[in-house]
Amino acid sequence: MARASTTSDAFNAIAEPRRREILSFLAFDERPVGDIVAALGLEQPSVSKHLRVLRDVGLVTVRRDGRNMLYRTEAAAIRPLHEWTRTFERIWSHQLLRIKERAEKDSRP
Amino acid sequence: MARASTTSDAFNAIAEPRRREILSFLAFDERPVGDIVAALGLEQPSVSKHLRVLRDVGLVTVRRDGRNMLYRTEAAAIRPLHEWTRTFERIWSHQLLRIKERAEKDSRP
DNA sequence: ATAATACATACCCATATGGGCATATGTCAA
DNA sequence: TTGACATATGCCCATATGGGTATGTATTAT
Repeated sequence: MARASTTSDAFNAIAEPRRREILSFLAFDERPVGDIVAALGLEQPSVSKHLRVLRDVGLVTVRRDGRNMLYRTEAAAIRPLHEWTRTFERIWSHQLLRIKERAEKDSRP
Repeated sequence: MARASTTSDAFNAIAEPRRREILSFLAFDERPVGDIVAALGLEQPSVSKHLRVLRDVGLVTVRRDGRNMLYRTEAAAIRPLHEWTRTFERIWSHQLLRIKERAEKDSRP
């Protein structure tokens, strides 16, 4: 029952380094699969499978252009991830502040 | 060769819903394992294993207090994740703007 | 219609891993 | 020291999944 809630979601999708590379590669422009294959140095089927995962969670969109399938990162889908990590922002600011304060106190004999 | 680069990193660690729950639970205060077990409704060994993963990537820290092990979320370790998602922020803002513009143009006959 | 190009899927193998159970380890109480 | 309590690990099983190879499908070119 590995990875129980493998409710393939965005968090799971970006856990794969290759998929993060793909998202970055497709962030600014739509590109055909072939370009991604060339960029990642992976076999085409592997790339297609990663794209499938990213598509299923809405992290990329596709449109056909003749024989090519043009993929593009759907940046907005990354927003929830950004929001989740952001909930810890206030906390780490506070923690870093405490560390700083302690350092100053320690340096003051 | 599943999950090839299972170089257990923070991205991989937060892919598990339970681990995200743990991070949220431990965000503000340190807590003993028993509390986490009660909160998540998982078996103690499972919780310990999740904590182990989180510890290995530095997302939580521990300190012993008698028979208890007090865990706490190391919020700063989440920062890299926040930064990564942030790189897409400008892009999604731009994309949302374009969607808005199109909507306005379409409503204008 | 036929061939070639560009992808997507199916299938197989190997591995990573989550959950449960049993057990080892560490710490405090009597 | 013995026993109880709090965790951590070891072990087993089942499953999810990544990569590769072969093959199916769609679209353009001839």
